[in-house]
Amino acid sequence: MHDIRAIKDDPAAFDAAMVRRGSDVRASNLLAIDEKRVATVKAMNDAQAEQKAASKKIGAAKASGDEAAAQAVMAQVGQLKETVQTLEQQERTLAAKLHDTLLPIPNIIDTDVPEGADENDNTELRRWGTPNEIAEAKDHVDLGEALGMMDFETAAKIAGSRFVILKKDLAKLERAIASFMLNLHTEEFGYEEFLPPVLVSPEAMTGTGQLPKFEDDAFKTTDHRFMTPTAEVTLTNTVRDTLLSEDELPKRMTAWTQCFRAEAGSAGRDTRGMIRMHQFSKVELVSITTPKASDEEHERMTSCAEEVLKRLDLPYRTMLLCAGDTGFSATKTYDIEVWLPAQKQFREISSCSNTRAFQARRMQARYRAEGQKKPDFVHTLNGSGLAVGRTMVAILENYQQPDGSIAVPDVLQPLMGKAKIEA
RNA sequence: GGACAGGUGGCCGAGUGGUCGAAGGCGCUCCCCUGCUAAGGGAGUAGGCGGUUUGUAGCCGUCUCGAGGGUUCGAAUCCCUUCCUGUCCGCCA
Repeated sequence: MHDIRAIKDDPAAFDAAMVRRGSDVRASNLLAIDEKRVATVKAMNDAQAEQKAASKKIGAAKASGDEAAAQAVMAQVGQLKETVQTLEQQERTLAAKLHDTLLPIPNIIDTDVPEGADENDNTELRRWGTPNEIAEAKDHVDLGEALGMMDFETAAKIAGSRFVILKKDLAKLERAIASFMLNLHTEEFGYEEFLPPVLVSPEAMTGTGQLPKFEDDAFKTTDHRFMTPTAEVTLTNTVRDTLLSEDELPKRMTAWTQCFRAEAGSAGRDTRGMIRMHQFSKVELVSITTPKASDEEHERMTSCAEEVLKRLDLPYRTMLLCAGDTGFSATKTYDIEVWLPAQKQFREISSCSNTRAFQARRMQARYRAEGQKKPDFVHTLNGSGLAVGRTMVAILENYQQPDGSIAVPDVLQPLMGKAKIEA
């Protein structure tokens, strides 16, 4: 959410930022609402002051036993009360209107983020490893089904499309991948492991920005909760409505959770295989930092995610998303894309974003800087470290053997208890 | 699901209709004292919104004691609704 005072300070900059977003929101409309609100607050405060003063007089008169004087003032105050109530009602309405108008407005993108409309305009920052050229490479669906360990048909019968059942060594591989990632992030990178709920309140979804604009992308339960599309929601909301001290920052959290996405509007895209599912698991990274530390934390987080791929020896490239491809809550996003030999292309496996104070302002997540009197909003960052399902896809396709078996990456062998997956 | 008991400042905790934004403690900040450490003394220390202001200093107004509504001239305190927490019972993995 945006700071109305920041918009007031520089409306032109806000408008320019909205143009980059392709949004038609403009400062003038917001400022008009705020102006009315401010005028109402002033009138309300004045009326309240008057009422308060009168009430004190009554109290004083009663205390001194002057019942007649008390009665006289009480008669006058009656109308004031009505005025105050009317103004209070108006103020609430206007504050709510301003809030509701600000909520669906996307974050302002960093100035160093390149212009562009979609993923075709993203910038490649770096590459690691050499994309494997595998003759007659099979894709992960053919490999998994041939092994008898990946079953889309039965999953569809039970749950519908975009679900999968993994069995035997592939089910175990999912666990092994997740364990490897969690161990790396907790033991080497200082993230604290969480095992959070996957059902959350609308308030939590609003805090991280999924609501109100993207309600259709999430599954909603009959008791008005939401299935979390990512552990970003739960981990980030742990600091909702809190006032942290500076020495508690940065807070680094990680969690392996099932993620649920309705994939509304994605009909026909990636319908084959495990790339785009209604349910998938992901190891998430979330950092809560001071404003001055968030840029550096963003780089650090991205490198933590990259390290996973390095240790799995999977070739990847890191992209800086252009303005048009940057998500609603983010100021700047790095995508990490892993090489898939069967598709002969890089596919997104992680997305690391700095939202700065955007989510913190929605959640009232603040900290008090050392020696500072006023609290300030924290900065929140989130990234995948990594998507487990897509990591499995990458392993199957990159480690496939001519006979259809899958070599197990070195770092996963202790967790799998074997060096090869075969039928 | 049923029955009780609670939700107060960064934290703990007192406060049942009038000057209470709120005792006390802890924590924190500054000062004094103590030749280190520990201890001691004094002062200060909530947030939001608005105004004033060159100003994120100060000052002024106002709101906020889980949330929302009500009673009252006046509510942390009384009433209603709701959410959450604790305990017991039921159910259950």
